[in-house]
Amino acid sequence: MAETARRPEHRYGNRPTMKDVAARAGVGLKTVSRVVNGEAGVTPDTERRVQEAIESLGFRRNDSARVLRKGRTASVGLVLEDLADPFYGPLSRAVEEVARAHGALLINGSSAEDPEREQELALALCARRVDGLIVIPAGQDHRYLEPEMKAGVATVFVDRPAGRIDADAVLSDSFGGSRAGVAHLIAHGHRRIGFIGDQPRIHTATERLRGYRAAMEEARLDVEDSWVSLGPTDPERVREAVTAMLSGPEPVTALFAGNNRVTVTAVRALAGREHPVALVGFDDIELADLLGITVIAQDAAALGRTAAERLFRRLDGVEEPPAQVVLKTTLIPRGSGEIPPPPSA
Amino acid sequence: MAETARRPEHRYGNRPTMKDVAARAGVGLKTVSRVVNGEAGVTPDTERRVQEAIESLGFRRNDSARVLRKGRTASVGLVLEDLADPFYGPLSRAVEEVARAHGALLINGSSAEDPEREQELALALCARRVDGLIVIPAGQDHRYLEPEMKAGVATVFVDRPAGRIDADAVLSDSFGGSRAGVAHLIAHGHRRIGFIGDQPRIHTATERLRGYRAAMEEARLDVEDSWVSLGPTDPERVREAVTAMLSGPEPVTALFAGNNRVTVTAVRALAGREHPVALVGFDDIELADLLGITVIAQDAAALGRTAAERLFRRLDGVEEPPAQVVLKTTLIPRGSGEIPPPPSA
DNA sequence: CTGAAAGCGCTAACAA
DNA sequence: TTGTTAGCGCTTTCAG
Repeated sequence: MAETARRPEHRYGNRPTMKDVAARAGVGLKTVSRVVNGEAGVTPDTERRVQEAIESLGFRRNDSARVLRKGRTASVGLVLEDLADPFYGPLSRAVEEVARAHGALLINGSSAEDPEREQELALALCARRVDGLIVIPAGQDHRYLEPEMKAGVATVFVDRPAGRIDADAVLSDSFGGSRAGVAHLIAHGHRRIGFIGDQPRIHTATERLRGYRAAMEEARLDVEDSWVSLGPTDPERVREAVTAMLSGPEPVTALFAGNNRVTVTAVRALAGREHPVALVGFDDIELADLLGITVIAQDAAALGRTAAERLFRRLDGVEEPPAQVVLKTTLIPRGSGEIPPPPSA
Repeated sequence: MAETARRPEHRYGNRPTMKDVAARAGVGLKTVSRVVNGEAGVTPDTERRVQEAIESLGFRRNDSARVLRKGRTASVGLVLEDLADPFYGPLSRAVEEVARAHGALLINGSSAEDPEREQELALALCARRVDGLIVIPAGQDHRYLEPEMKAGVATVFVDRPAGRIDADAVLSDSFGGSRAGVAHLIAHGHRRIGFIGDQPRIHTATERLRGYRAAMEEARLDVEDSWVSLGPTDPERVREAVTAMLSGPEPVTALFAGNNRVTVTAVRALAGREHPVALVGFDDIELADLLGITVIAQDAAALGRTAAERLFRRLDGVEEPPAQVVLKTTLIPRGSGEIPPPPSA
């Protein structure tokens, strides 16, 4: 039986190794390594022989082995909430671009807003020895990452801060953005404004609610309990919240939507109504311009880029205390936020 | 100097290994391995001692080493065009879910519609020894993957077929979908219909154009050269194409948009016009329902899921000849496609 | 039930 | 310029 055929089945579908190439080219193992990695110190003639052997054998360097030896994987992990959410696509892409510029690959996974799954994913990535980790937290306690960070896994949190540990974070100004949005509605004459947001355990949800309350308070407006609804962002729940706030003797005249999922459903829910209801949403949405939806825009790509750049700066050995970077948001008036309250109100 | 401190710097930020755990627990290396992997044959007492050592040292198994030994990486690669495109988000997420169900992680990268970058990425993933590869081709020649596939990297193409090699592919019915869309416009009275699509080297672009031509021919309608425009899908180019087709003595009365990027720009370009122009777009878009945009919907998530399932079936050792799976598309009438031509036409 | 030894494919260090 | 040796941290094999 031939040498090659005797190899154990588990060997990556029996791919040739540097040893095989060396044998074929009649050179030493290290010479093959030199050629493969473009190191100096190989005669053109030797190099050619090695190259031929590589071609004919279909050799490709096994990076698993390389990684084991070098101690760096040239890959970063990204744990986000849902790759299918239009907010995370551009963010993810931006991280990828930065990673690529640094010669690293991106491994990413969705937590589906489940803290356990977030942890499972993040730790799996650590076990793979990613050089760095970018996390959009689903959970509120990240002490589980402390040993990993101490052991050298650079970690940056995005969109939401880490819970119970001190770590880098890149955030949008949820509080300020939402305060500005609500102030905008107030400036257009509204007094009864509803807030529909994500689950209260999500940092951005409570921050945006805080912004809402701040704007109301600054205008000396009381907030009734029935005007605030936090919870999952599935269409049913949001639709019910909208309906509830618009019913009764004293309905709200305007709505502030806490994120893109809420905005989309709110727009649909409001579409069929007799009297127009003012709306401002957090996050920009594709085609919102055509629908005239006023939004507080945040730059998802900038969020990802900033976080990734910070990560690679850490990987390059820059030592600074952990810091939070907060990116500004922009109010984009497009019509829905400028609808005045009905005269009767 | 202590043992630990003497370790070379490159060792993953000096993380403890099984050897360290073994020393600490006063057991053999293999016993640690058994505990870590939940293998049978360890006394509860020994197990407890090992667990304690693991905790106190903050040990986490190094999967790089494991992979090297086992020959399987439990990861799959996904090469797509642009993670930021709303079409690829759900596709990517679907692949991820299937991978997760099989205990695998997802490494993904964007080719930015550049064939060289596609190849570079795909081969980098092969070097990492991903168990399988899912590729949304940017290029038209995938012979470069042949050695990898022969060497055992299961590969499935999605959205577009592989070029010049025989391989599995999961596609949407671009031809049929676009033929149905154009036939729909014809049924609503249009005779002069424009087609704006992606670059001609992209398979789906030409297939959709073919569907357009087929529908026109079936209705015995001639197609003027100026009614067809293929090219990059950036807003400027598309906007110019729209303007051109709607100018002159005999403008088109309806447009068929070849993909979601084109549709979005076309809708914007048509928004300001005096006379409404009929429009059908390939791909559904968020909020298209509210804007009344008639589309040929394809199921991006199903595309990803189907491809990933096929991939894992191959990884499980199922041997079948490569096949193409074509998923049906759905015409969703919402108004824009049902606008009749102006009486003058 | 437990552990020692070999080796996965590569790179670093050192010889020749 | 080239080759040899010794690991990287783990799993496999096989012997206690």
